[in-house]
Amino acid sequence: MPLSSELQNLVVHFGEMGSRWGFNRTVGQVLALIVFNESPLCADDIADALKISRGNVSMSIKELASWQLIRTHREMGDRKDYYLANGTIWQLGQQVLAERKKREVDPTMSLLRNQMMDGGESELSEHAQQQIKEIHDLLELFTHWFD
Amino acid sequence: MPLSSELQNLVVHFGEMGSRWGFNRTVGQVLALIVFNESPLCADDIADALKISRGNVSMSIKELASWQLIRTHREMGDRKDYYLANGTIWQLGQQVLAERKKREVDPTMSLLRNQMMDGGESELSEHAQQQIKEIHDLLELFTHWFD
DNA sequence: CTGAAGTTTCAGTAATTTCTGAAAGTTAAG
DNA sequence: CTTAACTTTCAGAAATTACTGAAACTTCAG
Repeated sequence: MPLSSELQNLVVHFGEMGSRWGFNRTVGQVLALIVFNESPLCADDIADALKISRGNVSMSIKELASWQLIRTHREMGDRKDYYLANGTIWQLGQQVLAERKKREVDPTMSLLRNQMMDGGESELSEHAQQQIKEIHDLLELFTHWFD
Repeated sequence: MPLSSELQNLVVHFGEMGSRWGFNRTVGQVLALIVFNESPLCADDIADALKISRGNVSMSIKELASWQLIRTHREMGDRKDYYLANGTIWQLGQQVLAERKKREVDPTMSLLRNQMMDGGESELSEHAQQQIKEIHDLLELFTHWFD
């Protein structure tokens, strides 16, 4: 079953955006497909609709699951896994932000905190130490917003 | 002149984070170098410190300039360009957010708005149309936060 | 236990992104 | 205008990332 041209459009767009949002093109497309389909889709539906290999679907599903953006639904008497969005758009958005914070902010926060602990021991210039403190405070501010 | 091991550490870390923050490894390293150096650096300083080609420095500088994260300083009687951070850490952070919003949010907003305009004409399911509206509203909320 | 229906893994390949270095371009002093 | 000092560009090479498809694995009905 080919996608309607409007859905096609959305899926392609989410694919292009995918890489900017922290995953890759295919993962973005799979997510769009799942989010815009009310009824859950199985792996073959996805491979078929996006014309990608079964293995790639499996990888993409795994990635989306690790972001907690989708979940699995099983029908009685059917061995297939069906995938659907794990919550409302609002919840998915929150999830994406939380995951990105974890990947983009937390490691740096942790490094900078360690660096600041060394304090006087540091061979860094006053200016560098000041910049470190400011970056740290800025990231901390973000962290508080998210919560 | 080799970097102190502490600075080295920071630079390498910012390089790794670079790709998660929307630029690439080298661009991240160049940014770190510039931000942590109080005095402006010339292209050769950078190529030398990071052990990368002169061409790559030029590209990276161009990229950072397009994000408005650095600016050029010229000394009288010296033909070299010297680069330094374009403002405080706070300002750089704002700049990064603004640029990312432009790249990550605006194109999608625009697509979804068009999609919503079609309204009744749409061949999309009710559910899909509802999801579109919710994503749109969520992104609009972000936009309002930034301002 | 066996086989059918499904999923996951992963080695190799394809596609994409980044980097180099040489050539072309720019600027300004003489 | 010429030359030296510097910057930018860009084609090809290198590195990285993503994808395929076949094999291995899992699950369950009979």
